[in-house]
Amino acid sequence: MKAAHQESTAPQILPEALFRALSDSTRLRAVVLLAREGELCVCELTIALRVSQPKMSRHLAVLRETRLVDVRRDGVWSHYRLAGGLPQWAREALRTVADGCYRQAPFARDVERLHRMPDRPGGRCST
Amino acid sequence: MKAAHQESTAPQILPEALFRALSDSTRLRAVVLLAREGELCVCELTIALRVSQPKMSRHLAVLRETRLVDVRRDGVWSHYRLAGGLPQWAREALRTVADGCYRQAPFARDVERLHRMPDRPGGRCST
DNA sequence: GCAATATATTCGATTATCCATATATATTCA
DNA sequence: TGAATATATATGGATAATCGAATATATTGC
Repeated sequence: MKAAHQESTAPQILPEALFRALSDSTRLRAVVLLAREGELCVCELTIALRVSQPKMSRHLAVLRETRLVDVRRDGVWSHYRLAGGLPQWAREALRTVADGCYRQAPFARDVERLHRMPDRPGGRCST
Repeated sequence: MKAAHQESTAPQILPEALFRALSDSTRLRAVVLLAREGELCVCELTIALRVSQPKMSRHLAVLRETRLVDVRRDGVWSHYRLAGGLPQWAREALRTVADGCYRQAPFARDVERLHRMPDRPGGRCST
């Protein structure tokens, strides 16, 4: 009997799709930041990465389509996190890269900007 | 004092360059095959991946430029292997992906074709 | 010295990707 | 109900990447 989220039968990400999705700087930074910070909304990612909102949204769409991230919608708010159903090799590869690179540019600055952000929705949604 | 191969000061691969290099199917398959098989020459990779020689050569050039692979030249023969000086996060990420995916298409078939190849130069160069 | 072999490179055409800008959609609040 | 807010989508243009075919280069063997 399958779990409600159907991890076992959902189309699994292929390695080529994973590498293709992360070949873009904006998407890679978003994924590394999510790996470090857990869950973030679009405006947090937009501020942290210093990109325009439509651009951020477009790249998140690619990450959704590639099944690298999951979305939790809360009214007008969309909260993103790394996908729960990733195969182990994908999860571990992302973890390895994120842990190995998050202290370096551009990732370190992304985290700085996130943590300096006033009025982070994250603070609100954990209420 | 630096080691002769200058691992500590050679320009290190960046995550974006790694993902970009492996976003192409041919290059990804080549790297996974090298991760499994150690060292291969151009014609072994060409046969295993069923791509034309100029195409294989062009993609290997990209992998060399990205410093993902090293070349050992022996007369007219060029033997490729995964780069020795990769940062740990890159080495581990590649290992994780290769170990996690080598049994699946298209990687499994690439290994089969390699192992079925008659007159493998590899047999000769280990002499 | 030339043919054979292995490999690398070039080039024009094609395909893919990214972008800024504009706009659409959904939700919430006064 | 309309304004404000958060987010998603469309589009044409620009840029980047890939490809097959052709060709170049280097080495080896006869």
